[in-house]
Amino acid sequence: MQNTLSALAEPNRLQIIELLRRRPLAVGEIAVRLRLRQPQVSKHLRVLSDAGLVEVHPVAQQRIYSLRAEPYNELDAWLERYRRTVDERFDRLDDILREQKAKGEKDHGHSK
Amino acid sequence: MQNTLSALAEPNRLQIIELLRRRPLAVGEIAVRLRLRQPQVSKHLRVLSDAGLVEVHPVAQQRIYSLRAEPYNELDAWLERYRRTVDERFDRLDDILREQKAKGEKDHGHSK
DNA sequence: GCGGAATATTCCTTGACAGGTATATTCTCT
DNA sequence: AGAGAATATACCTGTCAAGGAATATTCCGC
Repeated sequence: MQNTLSALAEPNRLQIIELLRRRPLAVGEIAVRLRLRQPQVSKHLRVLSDAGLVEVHPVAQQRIYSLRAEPYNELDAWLERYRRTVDERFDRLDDILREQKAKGEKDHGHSK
Repeated sequence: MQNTLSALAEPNRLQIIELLRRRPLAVGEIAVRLRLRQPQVSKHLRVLSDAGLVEVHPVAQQRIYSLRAEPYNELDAWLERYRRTVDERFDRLDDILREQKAKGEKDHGHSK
């Protein structure tokens, strides 16, 4: 999860993912399309691969990279937890604020 | 999108988000619960705030931070695009690999 | 096995960013 | 106004990660 996020946080890596979303590609093609140098592409792919975001399929001297589904499901599950709570929190925000305000007054004795 | 991801990529910031998922909190409380120093918490909250992930509500000298829904919807929409394509790509992977292989043979003249 | 293509790895340098500490700011209460 | 709480900002420092260039590795066809 943490690895997934930090892997996607890098702009070029995110672009690589976007590219692979269209179709699997060899390293060289990625480099050309994104105007990156081959070594950096290989390094980024290494990170993405370690994070489980992509997988490799060797064809001759080429290595075809394609997306893996699992991490996206993971991310999806994580987001699911928010869809349920964010709205709820928002509704309760006023309560929380009032609560905080009340606590403050109590702590200061309210000087009766 | 990019900002959202890099904001979440930092471990402590992700923890802050997880904390706020349970309920809105003041800076000091976050610092105590995560065993972080107040200045660093403020800095992280700044980043999260700039990314639109959280919002502030002043109460006296306190600032109550809570989650914002929008970025999660954004992330959700982004993910949606993958749910549709990843499986499809996986199905077509074999085709792609064959295609690449064929192209390679063609380029080399196949020596008839 | 040799030459060349495609890719990975290594080493170096540099910039961004997170933590630490001190200080500034803002608000409340008396 | 002054003191003190809660938070934000500034400055410094160290670390880590990304880019650049060279080199190592792997694979194919001959």
